[in-house]
Amino acid sequence: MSERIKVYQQVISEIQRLIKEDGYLPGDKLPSERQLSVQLDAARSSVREALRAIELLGVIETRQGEGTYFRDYQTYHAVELLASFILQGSQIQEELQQAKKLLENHVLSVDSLSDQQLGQLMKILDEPSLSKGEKHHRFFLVFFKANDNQLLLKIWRLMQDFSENMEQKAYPDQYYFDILKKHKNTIE
Amino acid sequence: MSERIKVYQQVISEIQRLIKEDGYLPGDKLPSERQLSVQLDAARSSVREALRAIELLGVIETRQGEGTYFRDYQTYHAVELLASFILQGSQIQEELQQAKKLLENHVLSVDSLSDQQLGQLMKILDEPSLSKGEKHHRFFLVFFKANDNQLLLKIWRLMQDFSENMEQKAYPDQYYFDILKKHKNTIE
DNA sequence: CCGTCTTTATTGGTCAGACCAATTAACTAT
DNA sequence: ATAGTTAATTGGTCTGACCAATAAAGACGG
Repeated sequence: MSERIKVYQQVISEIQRLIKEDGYLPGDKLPSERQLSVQLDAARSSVREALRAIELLGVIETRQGEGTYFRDYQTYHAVELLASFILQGSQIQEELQQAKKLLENHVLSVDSLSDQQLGQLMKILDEPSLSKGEKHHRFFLVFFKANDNQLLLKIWRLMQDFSENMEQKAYPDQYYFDILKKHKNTIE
Repeated sequence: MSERIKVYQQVISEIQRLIKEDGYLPGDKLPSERQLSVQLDAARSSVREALRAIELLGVIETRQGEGTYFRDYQTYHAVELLASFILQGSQIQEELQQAKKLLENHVLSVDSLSDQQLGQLMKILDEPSLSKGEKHHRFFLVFFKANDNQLLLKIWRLMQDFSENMEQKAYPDQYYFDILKKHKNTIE
């Protein structure tokens, strides 16, 4: 009846706790698999199941002969994978777009941009080699950095990765130019 | 130099292909671990590493004695996981509060609440046994459900959980009553 | 003393097999 | 035909072994 808790799940929790309480930072090395198996009183195979799972998530990185390292965000592999399983056009996609837009609209309302940041924006829009998706990404990346909230940035990036793997309706170019114009006015 | 491809990653690809090409539908049963290990020419432990990884993503579901089943993905299991790692990496309380408030303000702008939902809100505010934190949670839960975006709800809940472990400045009672009054007016 | 080469130890990657636990399928007796 | 029992299937976990890649330690020649 009750949910059986598998060892590898527990190990994941332990590692999570370990990262949290011992204050692991991106780049730090985790204990070896053998050491973890002793430390957590689980077979190495179970530890590995846990590590492989969160490696797929992109939380850690493991290199043979070296060890396992806590990893900072970059593109999560899992996202691409998941996107292939998720049915396109489902409600998930709509919810995702809504959530993503919510964050984007939020950072757009940043007080003011520096001249340098405005320059970045213009440069991005002028770059013909960039795909629509990449333009969108880089464009808003400037705003997210201006907004200076790492958490929102990370969440947005996650959503961005997801939505890149699904078909999304692109904005017309005018959309970006309007934003840019608005912020130019704010400065003068 | 070149990226070593681990067996468990290959197995994941194989399973992915299997699901795609053989037209597996949610609920269908996958081959057993032992069968897969023969079929894909990999040790059972490697197959398990792959299965555990995509199980964590929420793509499949495994029950002891029964088997492994392809699952209808709709629970945002992976998002939850990823978010939990992101959140715990971001130690900055202020960012968390800002992000949480962003979501809350968003759902507050829902078009209209039903009479029943308004009733729920009033009941929550009138309940003296609830702590400040619980009141806040339940109060906004009504709005999140009215807004009908499972993803936002999930993210908010995660933030809620994380911020509960930190001291958060509580809102005065008037805050909630003002919201309630506003939505009452909208109805009439 | 320094840098280089060799050897050793550590660490992940993979495999094989064993045994337990839960479920399912098959069988048997009533 | 049904209920109860037994056997087979399937996942869960553990142990130990061996390979591969890297890192650490030691030996050697300059």
